[in-house]
Amino acid sequence: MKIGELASATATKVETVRYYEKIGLLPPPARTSANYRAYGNDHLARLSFIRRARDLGFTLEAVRELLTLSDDKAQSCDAVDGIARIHLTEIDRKVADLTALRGELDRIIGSCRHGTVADCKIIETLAPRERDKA
Amino acid sequence: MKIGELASATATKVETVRYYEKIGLLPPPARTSANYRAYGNDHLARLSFIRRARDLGFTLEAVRELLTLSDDKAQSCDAVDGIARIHLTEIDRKVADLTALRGELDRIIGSCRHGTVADCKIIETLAPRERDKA
DNA sequence: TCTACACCCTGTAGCAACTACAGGGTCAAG
DNA sequence: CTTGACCCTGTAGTTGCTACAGGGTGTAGA
Repeated sequence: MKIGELASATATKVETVRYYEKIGLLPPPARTSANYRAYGNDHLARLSFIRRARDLGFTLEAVRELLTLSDDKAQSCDAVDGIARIHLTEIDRKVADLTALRGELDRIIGSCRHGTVADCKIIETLAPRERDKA
Repeated sequence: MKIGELASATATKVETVRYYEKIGLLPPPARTSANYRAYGNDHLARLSFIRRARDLGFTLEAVRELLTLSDDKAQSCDAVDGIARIHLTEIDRKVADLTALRGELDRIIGSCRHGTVADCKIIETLAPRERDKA
């Protein structure tokens, strides 16, 4: 399989495949006489794994750990579970942060009276009051 | 005001203040004889504005637009409102994405039977099935 | 046989929004 | 007079790619 075929089979860009190789996530494949990368099914499986984990929002470092763990079939699954749970906690934190932000922003937008900038409640909320500076 | 004072007054790092100057968000201040940056209240106000907008999740480019708009007091507030609404939409999209992701991840974690990696449901979900590859 | 075109190669620079040095200079207190 | 906290410039690092630039390769049609 050439890099373009592997890339389209996994909905990945060619540059991204080379990038994964460069950072050691994907092992360097054999080369053809023309120095083209020649991939096998093991590469396809590994790249699919990476893509799915990335789609679930795992960082590349977490993906690297998951790949290492998945290679040791006899090991306990708890380490895998732990990584996933940490990621879940992180997502919960982000959702909470964004939701709070959304509320704040919504409140500010709701205060807009569509006048001029001089009376703009949105700008006023962002700028410190003149009286506080005096 | 020296850069360290301005920074601590706005909960900003000194390097970040210099960065904002470099990208043109904060105008270059006067310098002392020792070449130290000397800030005034206008800089404090502007940096406060930037920080509040950033805290609300606006990108630096959006902040730049908001600052430009806030300088033209006679203009309609609608452009400001528009930028804020675009940002709100973006936040809603992110929350929706993360919430979907969270559900998926939670489902996967829930399937964990705490056995060995060979039987790990989390790894199985990420890896393509062996039978699909044969 | 030529040539166009799609693909492949390496290497580097760019994105957001900072952060962290390295390697200097300045200034006030003790 | 020296210590330490501050200031300066400039560059490189972070995450996860993406986009060239400047080449080589392979194949299909005229």
